[in-house]
Amino acid sequence: MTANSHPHSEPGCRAVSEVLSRVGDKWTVLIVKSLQAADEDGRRFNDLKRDIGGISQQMLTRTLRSLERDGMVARTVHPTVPPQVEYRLTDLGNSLAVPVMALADWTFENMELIHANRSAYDELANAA
Amino acid sequence: MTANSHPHSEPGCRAVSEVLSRVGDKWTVLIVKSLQAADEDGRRFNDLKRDIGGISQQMLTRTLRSLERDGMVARTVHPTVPPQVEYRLTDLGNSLAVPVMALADWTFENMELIHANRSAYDELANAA
DNA sequence: CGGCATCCCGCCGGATACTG
DNA sequence: CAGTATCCGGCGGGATGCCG
Repeated sequence: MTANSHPHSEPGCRAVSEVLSRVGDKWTVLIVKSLQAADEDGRRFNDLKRDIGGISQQMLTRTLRSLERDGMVARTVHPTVPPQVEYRLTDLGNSLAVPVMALADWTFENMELIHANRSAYDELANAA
Repeated sequence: MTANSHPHSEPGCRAVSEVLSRVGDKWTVLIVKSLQAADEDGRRFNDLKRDIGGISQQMLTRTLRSLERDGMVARTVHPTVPPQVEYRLTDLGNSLAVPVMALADWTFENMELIHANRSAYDELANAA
């Protein structure tokens, strides 16, 4: 940790917030999870698209590019006809998956409670 | 866990993604961290605003409302003149803070690497 | 097959002004 | 002090079409 100050400093928290935005992006978790399941083999573009379901080509491309830029995902092009492109998680991507999945587990465990809280809150709002 | 299927199922992952969007929101982490520092005492609206810095009243209000709706934050109004409103994390909010801070630590540890990756990526893009 | 370019709409989020 | 209301620019993200 050679960066300035500690993880809970003001600027540090900003940076955390920024990366969390990437992780918290609508599609990132789904993509990371799909790539994690594929493991070493990697996964091709349209396989990824099918596996995730409901994502547009554009958003899949955009999100993969962002992840690639951050070094989370490796992109390998096989110059065949038709072209083949494989995506797989890098070591960095795999290490990210650990805390992300921990958060995912927390979410899953508390999901019902959260939804119940929302319902209760909305009901009170409607009563007024 | 009485919800359908396991944490890594398709619909489960969707739900996770949804809640991660709340957590990954631009301001949520900063707010949660500030409230966590205040602990039992809670924190008042403008104190929160000052402590975070750079957030507009509107977004502070909006984000606090969302967190309150999800049951992460408790809002207490003291009917004095001028009015006082205290915000503090609920048990749910505090339990969320655990995996979130783990993710924050990961981010902090890998921040330099990520930025280096971005620079390298952008440089290659410019070369073309 | 695996993209990139374009159009378009909705909401995120900032700035400002007003209220109890 | 702690909001709500309004305006508005920007971008997230879907649909479609074209290309190597």
